[in-house]
Amino acid sequence: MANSASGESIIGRFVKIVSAFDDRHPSMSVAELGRRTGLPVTTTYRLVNDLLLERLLDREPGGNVHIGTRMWELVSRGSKMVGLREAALPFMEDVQAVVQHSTTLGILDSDEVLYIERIGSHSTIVDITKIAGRLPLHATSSGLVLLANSPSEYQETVLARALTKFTETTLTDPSQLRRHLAEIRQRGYAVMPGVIVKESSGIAVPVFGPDNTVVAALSVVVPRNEENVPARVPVLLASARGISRALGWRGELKGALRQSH
Amino acid sequence: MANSASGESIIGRFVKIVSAFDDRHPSMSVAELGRRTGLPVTTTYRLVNDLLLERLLDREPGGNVHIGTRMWELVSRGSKMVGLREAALPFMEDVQAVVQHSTTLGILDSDEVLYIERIGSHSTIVDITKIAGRLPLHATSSGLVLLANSPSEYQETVLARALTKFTETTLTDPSQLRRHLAEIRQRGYAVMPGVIVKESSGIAVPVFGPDNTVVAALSVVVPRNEENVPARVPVLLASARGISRALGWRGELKGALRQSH
DNA sequence: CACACGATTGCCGATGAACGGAAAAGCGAC
DNA sequence: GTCGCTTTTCCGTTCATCGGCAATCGTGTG
Repeated sequence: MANSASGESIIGRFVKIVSAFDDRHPSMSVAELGRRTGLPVTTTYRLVNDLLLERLLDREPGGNVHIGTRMWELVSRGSKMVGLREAALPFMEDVQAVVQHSTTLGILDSDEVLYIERIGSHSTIVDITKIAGRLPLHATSSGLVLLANSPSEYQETVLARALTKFTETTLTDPSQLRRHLAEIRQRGYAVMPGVIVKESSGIAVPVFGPDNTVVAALSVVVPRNEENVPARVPVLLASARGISRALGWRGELKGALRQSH
Repeated sequence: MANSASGESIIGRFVKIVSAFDDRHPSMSVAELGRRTGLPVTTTYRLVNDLLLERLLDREPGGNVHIGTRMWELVSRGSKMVGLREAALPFMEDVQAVVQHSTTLGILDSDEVLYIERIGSHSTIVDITKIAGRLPLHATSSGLVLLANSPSEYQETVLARALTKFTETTLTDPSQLRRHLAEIRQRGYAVMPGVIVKESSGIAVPVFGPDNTVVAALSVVVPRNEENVPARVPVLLASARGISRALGWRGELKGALRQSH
């Protein structure tokens, strides 16, 4: 804890400040930042000043501040996300070119799907995924693929929670989901019709890392009324293999049970 | 300044820690982190612990730490870079498809070009640009475009510095550069043969923001021996207009002097 | 022009989180 | 076992952090 009466460390406040910015609030006055974070006025100004000095925040002509270029740079330079994204992008473009709908790459983080990259969709389809956005595991094709390839104990902790039902096709019953996860694991892909938005279907496949573990899920969102949805699967599988290989994966070694059936 | 004997604020140390990670050192032990940052051992461990608690750093099985997923998420969600990147990506893909060499998007930051995005180049060309990487203004086509569209006082401060000569074609003479900048501003694009790497030429054009200022430079790197380099320019110009429009630019309003000649 | 309202900066005493040395506990490797 | 390394625990000192209060700046309003 920090010197603060409220008992927070500076790091905690730093997180609060950075969290105050999102795509709907990319910049704001320091006063508003204080309001959004709930920090005392003076404290906010002092801290913002420090951050400006280090260029973790940038001040724009109007006086508003936003996440600093330096901050983006440092994080991007050091983060492993960028490597993953760069490896995946060319293959995602291939998928995009063939499927013509939005293509996403997501990872499992804090019991949710975190979308690392997303391309496409000048299309009319409803797609609520955003880069650096999150969605629940049980209600997305990506999430189910990631969950299906997790340790079963972890699966149980997730299934034990209250699972929100977005549409009628959203599975929320643990035993149903358990069966479905097994199926996904066997088949090697997930197809979910309208589990979060009625009008669209998600298809997702796993992406493997060097140690043959699943590190991400590659997925597309297509209109639900399309009949031959499963026809999309091979493209995804092929591209996912490409990404996996770019990440250092060397084909299924021991312990790869998938093609067994 | 902080409680430290060395007289640094926590924010400063935070920056040191994050800066210690890059593409060559994406993860390391806490001890090595302490060594790289020059911070006292105990301090490093304490601070790293705080950062782990907030998930700004992640600990991996081996014990090594790396930039946390949460950190990437927060910064990406709030940063304006992502919006710029997303607006530009589809057009960059178009360029990429036509030109077949690596395409980059760079902005002006701290007297250097900071590359926001880069695609392409399974090709053989030497291209040293990296995402979140930096190169000097005077030695890149992107940099010269950005500089040419900056206030002349700023140009002078940059020209006043020692300009490193990477190859024989790198311009380092202030007066020569000044002439060249004027030309770039007039023509609306920059073509630089082998200014930083002998074998390749860079071509760059400006990208405009809503207020008709230059916010970024779109560029490609092609083999130098290619004869019809200027033939690449129109594609770039067209794509740059596309990006500009996606950013809210509404065509050249008052004060647009470029087509005058 | 005076006024109100909000954002921003300056001041300052009290407090406790941050600091970092030292030493001990793990952990391999030879 | 013993060396070399990383990591953790302990603890007294201290100064940066904290945040209330008030002054100042900036902008729009009656």
